[in-house]
Amino acid sequence: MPELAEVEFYRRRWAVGHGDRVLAVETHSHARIFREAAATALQRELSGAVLVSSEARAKQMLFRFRGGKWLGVHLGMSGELHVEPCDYATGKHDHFILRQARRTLVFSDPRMFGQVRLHSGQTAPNWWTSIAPGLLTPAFTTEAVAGFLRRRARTPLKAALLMQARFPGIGNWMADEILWRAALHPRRTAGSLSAVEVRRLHRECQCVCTLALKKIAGVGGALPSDLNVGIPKTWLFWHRWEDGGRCPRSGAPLQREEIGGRTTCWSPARQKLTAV
DNA sequence: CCAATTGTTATTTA
DNA sequence: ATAAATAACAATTG
Repeated sequence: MPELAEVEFYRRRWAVGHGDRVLAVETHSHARIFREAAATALQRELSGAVLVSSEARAKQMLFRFRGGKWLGVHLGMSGELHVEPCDYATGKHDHFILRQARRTLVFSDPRMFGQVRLHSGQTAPNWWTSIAPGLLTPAFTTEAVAGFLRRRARTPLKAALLMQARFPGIGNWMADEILWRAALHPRRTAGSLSAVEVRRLHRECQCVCTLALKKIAGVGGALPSDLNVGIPKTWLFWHRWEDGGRCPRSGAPLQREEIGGRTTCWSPARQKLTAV
């Protein structure tokens, strides 16, 4: 599931464990999620370590432990972070568990596309610092977007928005939400946009990120009880999977097709193939 | 049984 | 050589 804002939501859940020591680490070991970080190394390095702080960037999270230990988490397609009571009994898809005195931090992931990694050192690891600058940083300029689209001139916009090198954290539904708000057809090629349309796309990228972080992750306020409860019904989000779904702005029927390898939903009434 | 799923990466094709 | 398309990864659900 998790894209930018959902990742921040899950990070904030685990953040209740900041300042507390990890008493034990449990790993369900043949899980793919441990690809390069051996489960035994995670147990050895994180047992007894104090969780200090954490950060989310794009679709990844980094948890910092006292003594120069870093835990990287990528939730893949179906990963989730939970907080459970101390006596929590592990479930079938719970692959990685940190036991603290007052709670249990759980990583579960049925499809195991997620990833857990470990790093030791005084500074954050390369795989973290090399994540492309976020859509809400000063580096994400209209010019940067324009240049990227020019180099990918024949790519459909939908596929371009899924490229993490320029749009880190954007996934399937956020890409659709952005294009819908920007009134751009997902099949428009990246090179076909006018300067005005590029500006519109850039603005809606930032809008959707800001709003999603606020509504989903509760940034600037309290952490919502559940994922998605804060998403307004006026977003495409709630209508994209409904059969016979209608555009929340125009009431016109929505369309669904595979574009850029992913099921894509748009409102033909406001997103035209020709430039507007 | 077939198709679907909010992600990433290696491989193939153009 | 580069970029776009496709397959693969795994598990579950309708």
